[in-house]
Amino acid sequence: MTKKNTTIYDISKKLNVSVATVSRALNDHPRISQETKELVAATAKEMNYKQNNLAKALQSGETKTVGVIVPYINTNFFSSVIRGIEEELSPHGYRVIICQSHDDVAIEKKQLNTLLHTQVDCIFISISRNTTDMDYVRKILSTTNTPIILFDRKKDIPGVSTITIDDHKGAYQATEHLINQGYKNICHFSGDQNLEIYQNRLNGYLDALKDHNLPIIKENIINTGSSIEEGISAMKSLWKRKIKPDAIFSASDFTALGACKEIKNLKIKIPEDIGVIGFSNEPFTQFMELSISSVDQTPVLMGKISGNVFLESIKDNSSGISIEKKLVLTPTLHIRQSSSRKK
Amino acid sequence: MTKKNTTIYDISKKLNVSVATVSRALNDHPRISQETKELVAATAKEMNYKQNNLAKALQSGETKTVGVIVPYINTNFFSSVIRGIEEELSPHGYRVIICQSHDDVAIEKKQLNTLLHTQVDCIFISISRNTTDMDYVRKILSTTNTPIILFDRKKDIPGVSTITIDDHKGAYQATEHLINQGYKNICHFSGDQNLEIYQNRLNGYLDALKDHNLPIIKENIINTGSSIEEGISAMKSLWKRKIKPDAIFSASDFTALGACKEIKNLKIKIPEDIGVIGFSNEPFTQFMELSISSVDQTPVLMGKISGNVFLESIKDNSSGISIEKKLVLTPTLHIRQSSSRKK
DNA sequence: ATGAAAGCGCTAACAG
DNA sequence: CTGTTAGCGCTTTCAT
Repeated sequence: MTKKNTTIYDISKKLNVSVATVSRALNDHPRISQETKELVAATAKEMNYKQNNLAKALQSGETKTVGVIVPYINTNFFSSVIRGIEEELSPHGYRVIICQSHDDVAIEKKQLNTLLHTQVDCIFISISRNTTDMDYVRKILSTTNTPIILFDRKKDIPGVSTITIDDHKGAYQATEHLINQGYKNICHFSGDQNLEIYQNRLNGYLDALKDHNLPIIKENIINTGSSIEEGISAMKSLWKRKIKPDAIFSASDFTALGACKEIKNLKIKIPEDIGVIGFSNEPFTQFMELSISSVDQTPVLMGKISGNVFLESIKDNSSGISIEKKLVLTPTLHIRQSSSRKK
Repeated sequence: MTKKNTTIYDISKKLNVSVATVSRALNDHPRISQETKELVAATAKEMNYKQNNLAKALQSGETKTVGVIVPYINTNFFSSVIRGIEEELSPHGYRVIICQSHDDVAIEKKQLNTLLHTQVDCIFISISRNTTDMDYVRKILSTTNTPIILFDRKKDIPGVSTITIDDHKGAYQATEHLINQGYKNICHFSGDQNLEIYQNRLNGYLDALKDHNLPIIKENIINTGSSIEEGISAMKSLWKRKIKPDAIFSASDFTALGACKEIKNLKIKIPEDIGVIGFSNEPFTQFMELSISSVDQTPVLMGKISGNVFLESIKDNSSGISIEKKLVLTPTLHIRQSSSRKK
C-alpha cells in the first residue's frame, strides 16, 4: 500500500481554512493569530505533516543544498574537509551532496552538471589531477548564478573564491627544519606538477634551500606521484647514487611512508643517517612506531572555512556583487622522530 | 546581474512549438519526429538549457537522491562505505547526501527528518552508539514510503533491510587464530555493548574459547570504548595482574594500537610474549613498523551492496511488496606480525 | 487576520 | 506526430 504524504491542502481541508493560512501559520507569519497557529501546528503534528522541501525549493529557487566534488571521498584529507563543510553548513539548514570525480576531469564535469541540474546553491570542488584548463567552470559562472568555491586543489579564476593552505610556507618550514637539524643533501619527492599545491611545495623547498645557501640540485627533485610504491622505488634508485641524500622532504605522506619502508629494508637509520618528513599529517604518520614528521593541512578547518565563505557570500550577495575571496590557511609543522636528529 | 535559467518554455517560444513537444523531444519520446528532436536539442544547447531536477522530482515523486547518516564521515570505515554507496548509485543517476550524527541519537533523528523533508528516495543509516530503541524508525516506516536500510551498526526491525559483516565469525576466526598460535590466556577488549556488532564480536570470542576447551574468564573481558587511550589504560591495568594475559583480541583497531603502544612501553615483546589482533583493518595497521593483525570489514563492498539492495528493492517494489533482506558479508582475517608467533 | 489564485518548471493524460 | 492543460506542494501578491 502506498502512503500518501500529508500536504498543507489536507490540513486546510480538515481545518476549513485556506492553504495560505496554513502555510503562513506553519511559517510563523506575524499576521496570523496565535490561536490559528497553535491549531495548525497541532493538526500538522497529528496528521504527520512533513514539509516538502522540493516544492519549497522550486518556488523559492533555493534548495538549501550544496554539492562537493572531490577525487575520492575515503581519504583522510577529503573526508575531513567534507566533515568541516557539513558541520559549518548543517546548522544553517543546508544539506551536503558528495560526488567523486575519481581524479578524472571528464567525470568531474559530469558531476558538476548533475549538481547544476539539482539546483544546488553552491558547489565546492577540489579539482582532478588531469584538469588543465578551467573553461568549463568559467562557462558555468557566465551562464548560471551558482557560486563555485575551490579548495586545496584549485586554479585561479576571476570570481571564484578559493581556500587553500600556504603550501609554500609548509614546504619551506619543513625544509628549513631539516636544514636546522643538520641535513645538507635534501631530496624532494614532488607530486603531480599540474596541480598548484605541488608546484608551491616544490617552490617552498627550493626557496628554503636558497635562503640557507644550499645548492639546488636538479637531480634531487624526484617526480613522484603520491603512492607508497612510488616512494619505495624512488628511494631505491636514490640509494644507488654515488652521492646519497641525507634527508627527504616528500610532498606526500604516502611516498614518505614508502621511503621509510625502503630505508628500513636498506638497513639505514632514521633519523641518524637520513631524515624524512612528509606532507598532510595522515593519521598513520603519528601511529607508526617510528613516527613520521609531517605538515598538517587542517582539513576540517579548511572545510569549515569553505562553508563559511559560502555563507558570507550569501549575505553580501544581496547587493548583487560577488566578492571573490582568496583565503590561505597556515599549515602546522609536526616534528616527530623521523626528522629529529638533534636533541 | 541575475541570470535566469532557460526553461522548456523559452525553448518552446523560440521554436513555436508547445512545451509538451519540447519536453518529449528532450526525453527522446518515440512519437516525436527525428527532425524536431534534433532541432530542440540544438536549441537547448544553444540556449544553455539545463533541466531542473527539482520540478521533475516534484512532479514524479522521485528525487533520485538518497541520504546516508553515519556517526562521522571522516573515518576510514564510514567514508569507505559511503564511497561504495556513491559508486554503486551514481551510474544510475542518484546523488548522495551525507549527514553526520556525531554518534548522538538526538542529532540522528533530526538528520533523518531533514532527509525526509528533502524527499530522498532512500535513507541509509549506521546508528549511533546511544541509540537504544528504534521506535522513531518504525514510525517513519509506518507513515512514509521511504525505505530505510541499515548497515554495520544496525538493529533488527521488520521491513528494514540490513547489511553487515559476520562479526561473530570475524571474532571467532581472530580468536581461533590466536589459539592456534599457541596463546592460551586471551583477553578481549570489547566495544560498546549497546551495539550489536560488538555483542557479536564478544560472542565470537567466547564461542571460540568454548570450542577449543579454553576457560572463559570474566575478568578477561575488558569493557573498552574504541579509543587509543582506552587501549593504553586497559593494557596498563592488565599488566598489574598476577596472572598476565598472553594475547589480546580487540574489537577495535584503535584500542589494539593503544595496547601495542603500552606493550612497547612495558618492554614486553610482540608477538613472542603477547599476541595482538584488532578489528577493522584500519590503514595504519598495515603501515606500522610492527604490523597489526586485523579483521577486514570490506567497507567499500558493504557500501556497494547496500546501494544494490536499494536498487533491487525499486525493481521489486513494482509489486508493492517490500522484501526485507538481511545480508551478511564475510570478513577477511589479515594475519600480520603482531600475532604470528609460529613460523 | 484570512482567502483566492498565480506561478515555480516539468511531465503526462487526454485530445486531436 | 503535436498541442492543451492539469497538477506536483508550496509561497506570496493582491484582495477582502
